[in-house]
Amino acid sequence: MNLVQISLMGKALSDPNRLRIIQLLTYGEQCGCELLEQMQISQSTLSHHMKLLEDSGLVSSVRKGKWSHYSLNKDQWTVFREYIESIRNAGGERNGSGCCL
Amino acid sequence: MNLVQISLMGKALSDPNRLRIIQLLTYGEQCGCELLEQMQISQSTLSHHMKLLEDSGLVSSVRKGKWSHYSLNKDQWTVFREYIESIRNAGGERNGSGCCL
DNA sequence: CGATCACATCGACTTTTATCGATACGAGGT
DNA sequence: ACCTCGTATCGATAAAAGTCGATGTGATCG
Repeated sequence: MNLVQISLMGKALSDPNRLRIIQLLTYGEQCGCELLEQMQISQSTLSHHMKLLEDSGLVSSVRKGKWSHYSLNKDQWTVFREYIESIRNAGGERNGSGCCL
Repeated sequence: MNLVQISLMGKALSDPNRLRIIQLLTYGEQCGCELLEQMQISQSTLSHHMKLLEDSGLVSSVRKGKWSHYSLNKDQWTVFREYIESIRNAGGERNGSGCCL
């Protein structure tokens, strides 16, 4: 798996405002204006966050008329979960490596 | 679950160098000097990254004599996986929300 | 067509991050 | 006691990120 792609997903989750947006999207698809109402940030800031979220692939959008509708991209969340799972399963827990003799 | 804690884990995964370190740790516990040999960064930079990784809880360390031994903290990876899973299971996929009438 | 609405982009500013070399610290070995 | 080695911290710098208001763009509606 491409580390840069993973790092984009990590970046998407590295800001509390974006985590809040993600949480709002768990209630279902929403347009920007709805998200904006529920956040204490300016419209341009929201737009900037949405772009980062889309770059990560974790959120996708469709334009319907003058509204952009955002939703979670389940496939990408699966990719991310599998990465986490692969690391988690790799052991790595304390095993007394004989380093630095 | 605390969003700030999640954001720290996201931040930990938001840099390719840190992802590389994590990958190295999947082979088992390693000390700083071993990690350093395998990375193209200075010792002070490595120390900085290790601090961020520890802050996230995803990596823990023990001091053994003059060496710091780093390893993945499986429990915290489980916490993170559960967060990812909870988002992923929340639906959110395109469902034609009747926004903005 | 002209006004309005939703959204993106621009320019500016501040804060945070990544990085380095130099220095400090602490444990071990001689 | 001194020197060395592994690591942490400091100070500096450059790049990136978060934020805003203002402006641009495209679609919709009078």
